[in-house]
Amino acid sequence: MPELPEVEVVRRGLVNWVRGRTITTVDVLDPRSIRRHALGTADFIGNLEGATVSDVVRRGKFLWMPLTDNAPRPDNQQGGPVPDVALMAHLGMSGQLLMQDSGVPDEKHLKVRLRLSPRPGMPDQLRFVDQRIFGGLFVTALVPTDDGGPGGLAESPLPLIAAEAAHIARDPLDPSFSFDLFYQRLRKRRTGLKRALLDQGLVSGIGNIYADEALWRARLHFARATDTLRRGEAQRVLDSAREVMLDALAAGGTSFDSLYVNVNGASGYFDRSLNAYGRQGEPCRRCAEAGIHAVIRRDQFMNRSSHTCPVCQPRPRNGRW
DNA sequence: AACGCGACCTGCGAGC
DNA sequence: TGCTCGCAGGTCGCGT
Repeated sequence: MPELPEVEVVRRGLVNWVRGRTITTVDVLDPRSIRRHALGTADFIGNLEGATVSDVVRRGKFLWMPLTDNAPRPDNQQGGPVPDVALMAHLGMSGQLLMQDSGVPDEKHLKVRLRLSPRPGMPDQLRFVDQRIFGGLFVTALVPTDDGGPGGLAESPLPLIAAEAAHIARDPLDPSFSFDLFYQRLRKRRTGLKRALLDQGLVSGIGNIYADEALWRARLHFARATDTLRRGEAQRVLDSAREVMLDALAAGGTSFDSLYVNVNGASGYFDRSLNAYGRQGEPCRRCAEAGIHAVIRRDQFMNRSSHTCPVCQPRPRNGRW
């Protein structure tokens, strides 16, 4: 389940394989994977073929590749072509972006294949594989942003952002993330803390797993009302989210040089380091260290599950779900 | 305006 | 054995 660290692992892996290469041909094997491209398959392909990938950029869980048209533009003869569209990718639940040699058989859930201009020692296909089709690809405009560019760890940040990512807030790993802005907006909400953490418009990159882990680390309950949250508590949960994601990023970072830009989600991190998510019925490690027997519980919440320790994350009296 | 829920998907495991 | 059902989850669109 790719959340921010997994998407960043993909971005770092991908950029070295695709930057500067031209898309020669495109196969759309399942149009459902490009359903967010409103103008249809032919338009999608027409936008990509002949375009050159200039970078791989991320904000939150959105990933995009700014594209330059190889035809020279009269209005921009000095500085080289400036990208005004991008190939956008969201991995959803199960999406993968894989670099493959052309001889490798199609994956079972291969949805879109991009053939790239050949480069010695590099695979010449970028494949989008997705089992559950929550993710997808589409071409979108790059638009000016009023908050200083994508910021989210681009190799060469442009003052432009993919249109569909413009409503997404900066993520906790973004050097330009503003805690003051986050806290100010959080206090105006009248909802529960976890719901707010999952709202990509408030802070991006956090999904169900890291939300549970961040809340556990911060000793806060998911139903805590956002408009009662003290500054120190908000700081604690944000710092916790950042720590958890940096740990996961470090774990995934060991495979950056792999040919496979892997993103099964797992990245080796989940087996070892989860303290709350998926641990229902098992003892809370922090309480156990203090000699207290407490068992992680699982609650239904927002049509998914939330994992908490009833002892060190007590339910608030006037909580909001 | 802000909030909250249903729809979108497939594979897998549990239960009968 | 083979069926059904529940569950996993991110994002969008719509209703309130």
